[in-house]
Amino acid sequence: MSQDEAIFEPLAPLPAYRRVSNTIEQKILRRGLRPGDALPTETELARQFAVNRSTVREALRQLESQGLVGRVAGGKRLVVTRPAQSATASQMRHTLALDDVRFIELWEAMLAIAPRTAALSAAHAAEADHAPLEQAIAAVEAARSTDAVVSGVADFFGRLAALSGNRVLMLAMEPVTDLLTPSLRRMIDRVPHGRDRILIAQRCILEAIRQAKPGEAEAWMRRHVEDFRRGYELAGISLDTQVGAPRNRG
Amino acid sequence: MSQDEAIFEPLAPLPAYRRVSNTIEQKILRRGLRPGDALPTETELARQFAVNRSTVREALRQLESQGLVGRVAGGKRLVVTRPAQSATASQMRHTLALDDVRFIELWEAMLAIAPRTAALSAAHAAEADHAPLEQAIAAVEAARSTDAVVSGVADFFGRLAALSGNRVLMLAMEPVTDLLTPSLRRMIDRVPHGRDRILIAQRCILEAIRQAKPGEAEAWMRRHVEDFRRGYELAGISLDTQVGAPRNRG
DNA sequence: GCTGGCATATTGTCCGACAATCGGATAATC
DNA sequence: GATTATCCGATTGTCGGACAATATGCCAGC
Repeated sequence: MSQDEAIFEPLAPLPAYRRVSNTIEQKILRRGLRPGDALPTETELARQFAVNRSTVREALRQLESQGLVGRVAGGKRLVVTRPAQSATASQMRHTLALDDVRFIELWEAMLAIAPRTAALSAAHAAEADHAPLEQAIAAVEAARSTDAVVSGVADFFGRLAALSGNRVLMLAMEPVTDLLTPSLRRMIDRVPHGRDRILIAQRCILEAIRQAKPGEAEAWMRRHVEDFRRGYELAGISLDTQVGAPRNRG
Repeated sequence: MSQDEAIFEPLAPLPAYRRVSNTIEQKILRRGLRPGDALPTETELARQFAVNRSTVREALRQLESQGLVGRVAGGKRLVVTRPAQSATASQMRHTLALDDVRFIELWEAMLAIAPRTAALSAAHAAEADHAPLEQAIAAVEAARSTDAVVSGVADFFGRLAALSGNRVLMLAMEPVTDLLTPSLRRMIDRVPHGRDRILIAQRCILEAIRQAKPGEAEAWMRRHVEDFRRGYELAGISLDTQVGAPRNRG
């Protein structure tokens, strides 16, 4: 074991497209290029880096899928963008899904994150806008299909995270709620009063937030999340269920 | 507002490279291609999709930076890989850094995640291996430079997350500890007994985990995280500090 | 000032080419 | 027999050039 250890790093001259993308990436991360700035044209980049345009394009594709550059709706030129939370969250989803993450892991994470998020939202209650939360609850109330309920619930968590003003929790929450979606769907379909219980919890949480009572919001959210697990068990589904099932979206 | 609402989606035929990458991505996510499988050659892909090899290459670059494909060390052929946690965590770091996330947000996230992680680790204490944690603590103890202390502390959190067996928390923890690193460094440099307090907390947490006492582990970890914040305040640094400072690494 | 039309620049995609090198097979050496 | 050296085809990385479609910018016209 001690002899097999790698002594030398595998000296690997990165391919040009990777050096180009790294260089641009660094420029962006160090704020040399700011979100909104337009990148030079491909031809110009090729000239500056002294590589072929094809090489530049491969580098740009990398940055593109990292969300560091993108194009304004229907635009042609690439501009620097801050990686959309959604893009990063989507990548987190892929990682977790391909790792065959189990329901219980997601639920544990939810239990760790959501209550604090609710507490923070309540703490910011003064200057915050509760309308989004109300809308989400209303959507769940009015939903006529299971899918509508489910997406409403996911929305509730998302908006709550947004309300908390904490972008770390927001980012962490998104893939978790998203991956829990299929489980939630099955649960609601199988547990008769599932939706009602969810609605009650949501209203209580909202009320606690409105009254700026972080402790209560946290407690209600904890109960809410625990209730979700109970519903899942009621629906007779194992906690070890792998949630990485292929999703519909691309 | 009601009239300005978008009625039609901007019908946007995706560029071919995007369609190709989406197609392959779906194939991977639906387990049609499994980690370890080698992709067809670029020429073959070009033939199957009926597009040019350049187009295929652009698509592959996208998948590559998503971590869905990669190459075995020093290899030439691309193989399907599960996105490394580290790659995804790195992207999360970029997102958060470019969003100018503040210290307090990271700390809040840490406070939400770390205690649960510690509790879970304690719950798994029976079948688990504590050696990594001990090593991390030993590293902090033996550290001669601030950098060594800092990386030891980050390591402790990482190994704890691994011990918890929860990959969601593991994934969420990594970018948080990483972004907190510079703050931690400053704190240790300025607060005399910073390191000692950290060591005490770490030992208590480890002991609680060894004795399989989730509640104690959680409580100690909470104190530990709160202590970190106190240290930060002692060091006279604002909680609104933006931690997205450009890092050295590329 | 806004609209429409035109010239130009830029992107998306294709084709063909070639050097470097990886993978694998085969031969040579200890 | 196992390791090393040699060789060849396949594959990737990179290049150059080309062209259609269209976004962008400019200018005239109302």
